[in-house]
Amino acid sequence: MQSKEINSIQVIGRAIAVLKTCAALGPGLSLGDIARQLDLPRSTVQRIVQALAEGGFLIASNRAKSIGLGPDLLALGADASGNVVELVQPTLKLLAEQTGETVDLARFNRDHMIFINQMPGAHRLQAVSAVGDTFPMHCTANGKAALAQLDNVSLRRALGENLDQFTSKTVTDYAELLVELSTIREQAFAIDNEEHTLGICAIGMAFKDPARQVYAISIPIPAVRFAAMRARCEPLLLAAVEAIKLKLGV
Amino acid sequence: MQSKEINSIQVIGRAIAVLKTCAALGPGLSLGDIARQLDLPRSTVQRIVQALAEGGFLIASNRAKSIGLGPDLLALGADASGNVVELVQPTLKLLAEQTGETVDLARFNRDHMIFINQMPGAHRLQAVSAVGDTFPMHCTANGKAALAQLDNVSLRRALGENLDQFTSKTVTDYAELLVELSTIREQAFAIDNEEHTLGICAIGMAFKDPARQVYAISIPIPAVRFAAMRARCEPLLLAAVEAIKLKLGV
DNA sequence: ATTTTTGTTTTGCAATACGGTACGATCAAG
DNA sequence: CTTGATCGTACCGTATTGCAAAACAAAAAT
Repeated sequence: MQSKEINSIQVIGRAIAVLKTCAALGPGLSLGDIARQLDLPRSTVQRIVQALAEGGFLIASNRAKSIGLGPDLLALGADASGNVVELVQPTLKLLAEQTGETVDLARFNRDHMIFINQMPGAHRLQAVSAVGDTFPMHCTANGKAALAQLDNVSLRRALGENLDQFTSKTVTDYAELLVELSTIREQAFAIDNEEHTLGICAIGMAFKDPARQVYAISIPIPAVRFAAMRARCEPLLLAAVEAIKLKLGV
Repeated sequence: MQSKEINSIQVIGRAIAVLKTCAALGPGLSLGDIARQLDLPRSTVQRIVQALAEGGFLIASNRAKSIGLGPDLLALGADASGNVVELVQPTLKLLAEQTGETVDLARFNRDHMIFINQMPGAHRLQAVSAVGDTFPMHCTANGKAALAQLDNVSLRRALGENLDQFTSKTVTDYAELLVELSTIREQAFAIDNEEHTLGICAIGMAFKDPARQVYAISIPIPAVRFAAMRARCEPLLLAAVEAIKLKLGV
């Protein structure tokens, strides 16, 4: 996880390691857990945890083994992230107008995509998804675009044990999917060819915010007119994502 | 901002102060800025900043005066927050079914509310709002409920110079609004009595997530049946918010 | 051209963080 | 109930480690 322990200030390097450990192993761990993980004496960890807790970066309930990230730490990140929806909104709207199709915005979350915004297009025939709905990674344009952005550890966790079959066209072979992901990385676009729902195709692109959260935009298109629409949508989608990256400062 | 400088580990206390300062004053500040703000020698701040930068908690571009929060720090908070939409979703749906009305979820952001989710009710006559839309604070149920949760500094910033008039019933007097906020704090509910849109009333409640971000649920109801619905909605809304707080662990 | 900033490095000093050791509480297994 | 492991907390002598003044070049601001 942490590459090199070399840090100009020892305590701070250790404190950061403690925080990252708490984030990685989730809340509810003990001094011993952290000490073991970082290979540090317990008493040392104790002092650091106490100091971090005084600053609000950790919460250490004195009578349990539940150490977790503190509100002050979480509050720092919340300002910067979270307003992605708002920043992306106008671009999304423009894209929906340009293409005439519905445009979806989703965020990657551990092992699935969650829809966080949607701009209905001119032909509003399908309402296959709504805000708050979650979708699988391996058979959606959103999901595959996001997968292509992940490191190997996150990727493995996101895909899980095996790939469920949704339609006859769903890719359920691990190796085959990995090949597809590498082509997605090359050409930036991810395609869903009726892999999640028969009759519905989609084209998707992903991007990261400053907090390294992965988001994806997708344009679902009925299969009957997908071939015609794809060429027209790709450059528009590409331009939209570039505009978003500019706004996010990444 | 920081209450007491007493910290069991000096450097960590100072490091946390540096981070909080960076968050408060926004990105793009210099060593001198931070040193002045915290009343520390510049060289001391320099070492701390460097150490934090090595850990990815700050970004310090060597040839500018732009020090800002680093991606690793932002990433920590992102996991914990952000999934509020997902956690709240089922409760929102239940509430929409119970009341038969549309239910909205919004997040407070500096000086406005942004809609992040919506569950349509049984009578789907109005579509006054969509996900991503933003609304003012002082004349919506959502907004007023959120205002009641803020400290004085944030409150002042959220309300700005003066209160725009949206309808004939909009409260534009600062003092009058403050009185209303204190009653909202007592009875937990915020009411919008056609203050934003004539013909539309609403009832709202707010809550905070672990990162202290403020969210609000509101139920907009046509004015003609508001009197009848209000008594029925209040306990359901109250129960919903209690359930949400439980899920969020606050 | 001058003056105030910017970020960076060095260095001697002692303050400061370190970690072995120890103590009550709590919980699980025997 | 006893045992043993682990929990969080506290003490305290040692020297490691962080501290801040001073000096640095470079870039803005005057």
